[in-house]
Amino acid sequence: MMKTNTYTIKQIADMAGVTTRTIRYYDQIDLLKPVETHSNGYRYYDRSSLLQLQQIMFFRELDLPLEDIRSIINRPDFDMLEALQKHRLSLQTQQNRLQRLLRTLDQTIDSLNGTTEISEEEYFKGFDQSEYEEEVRARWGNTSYYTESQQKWASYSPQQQEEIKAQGSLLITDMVGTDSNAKPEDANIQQAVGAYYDYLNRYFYTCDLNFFRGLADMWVADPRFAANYERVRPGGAAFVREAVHFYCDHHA
Amino acid sequence: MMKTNTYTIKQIADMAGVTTRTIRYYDQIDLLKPVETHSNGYRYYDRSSLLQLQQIMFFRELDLPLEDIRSIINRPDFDMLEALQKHRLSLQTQQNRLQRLLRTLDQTIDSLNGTTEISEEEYFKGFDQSEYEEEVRARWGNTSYYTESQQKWASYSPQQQEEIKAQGSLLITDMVGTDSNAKPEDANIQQAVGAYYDYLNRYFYTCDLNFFRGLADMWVADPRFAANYERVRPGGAAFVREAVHFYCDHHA
DNA sequence: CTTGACTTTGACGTAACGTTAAGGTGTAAG
DNA sequence: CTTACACCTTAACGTTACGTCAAAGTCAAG
Repeated sequence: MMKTNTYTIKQIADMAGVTTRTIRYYDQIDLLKPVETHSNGYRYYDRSSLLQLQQIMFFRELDLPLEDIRSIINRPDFDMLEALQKHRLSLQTQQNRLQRLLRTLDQTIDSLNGTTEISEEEYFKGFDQSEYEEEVRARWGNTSYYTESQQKWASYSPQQQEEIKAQGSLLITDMVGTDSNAKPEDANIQQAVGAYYDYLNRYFYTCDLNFFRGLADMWVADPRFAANYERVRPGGAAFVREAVHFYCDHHA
Repeated sequence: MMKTNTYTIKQIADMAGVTTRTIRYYDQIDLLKPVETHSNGYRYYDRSSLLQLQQIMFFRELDLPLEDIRSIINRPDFDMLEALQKHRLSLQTQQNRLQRLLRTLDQTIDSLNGTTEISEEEYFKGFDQSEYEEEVRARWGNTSYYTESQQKWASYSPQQQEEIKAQGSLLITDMVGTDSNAKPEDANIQQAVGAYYDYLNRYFYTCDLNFFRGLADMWVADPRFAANYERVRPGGAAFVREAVHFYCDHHA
């Protein structure tokens, strides 16, 4: 009754390793039409349909959008080479992005584990030569601070840089304090905050109170930094943020 | 009139570098609620909202689904480390996949350029040691041929392998023929097809007519292989497919 | 009082299907 | 002949994280 070289929707779907829904969808978007539709509505396909389907699967496995695949399949004069090259670029871009995400993610996990520490100095250092340049540019590039930034950091010798970083660590510890009952507005805390603010301006980048405030937000929002403060004292990150905000509010 | 530490939706959106639509969406899915909704329906946010938003942005930049972010943000007892590690795995998987896609894509582009040639022998060789193993497994692994496959290929010396490949090339050329007026069912073509079928069975893998038919489909569906046949003669791929189909139909 | 920038809700569109739901069809067995 | 069961159909909503109108209300300045 049924011709041997004619397939039902399930048969062709199974042969290609997809679901019938996929086949119906391809029919719907005119990517793969049945060779015949019976009077009862049943779709029927043949060997050449299977071939087309396999071609589609090949390109779909490469993540080409079905729209592009339709162009490749239906229009013989279509420049397949160009389409694939463009697609290659897109995949490459995705891969670079994933690479970056994985690095950031690893740093974050390491921070949470207490394995490594990320220093703000390393993060920002002279923007243009920081290993985080892309990230910093994305996060701070639209602020005026980015372009204003002096590459002071690069002008220091490695020895000087070490000293400056050590000094920064001390100041940070001072800001967090050791007393879990202390309040962010306490005089000694505020003094430490002021000292850190001066420190940033002297040795690092020109920043104003708004930038400083944004920095403190980042120390909490970014787990890589937050972990640094949490290690000093649980709740340290939020505490420093409050302290910096208080400082900024009262030095407008 | 408006408190200075209160922000409208646009203000907070601009500060975080997103659109107001995003903020409204986060409100809708209960990810970031306004601190206050005025009687006229206006949403108002404050500094802590901005902080939360920045935290959200941090994780969103890592491609974490908003659902997961909500868990991280709202539930302090949530195991952030575990969530990030799981996410890392997912990113890693994506990256591996992209890597594979890029390789296949490069091969395809090279084939179209005529730069390199992909040989079926290399593609299938003893399955388990093929550089295409993953791909082959995905495409043919659900057939019985995959498990049936003997690792004959690996048992040959490199010299023998070269000879066998050369022989295969000749047979392929015979199948395609040189006469653009030839028909797939011509006797000499059919003889060449039969010779190739025997060749596959003798030197390579145990295959039956159905597998052979599927192979011919692949030669057309996969541009990397199709290019090989197109180089012999334009339309060569489709021609060979027809010839093999005819052969299979008449040797059932 | 008008203008223009801003706000609101509502609703559709995105990509490629997965997943019911409700009902028709084909075939083999009892 | 009926029944069971596997298969087919269309229709329609769900997915993710918003973009993009549309229609209408609100606010501050000139």
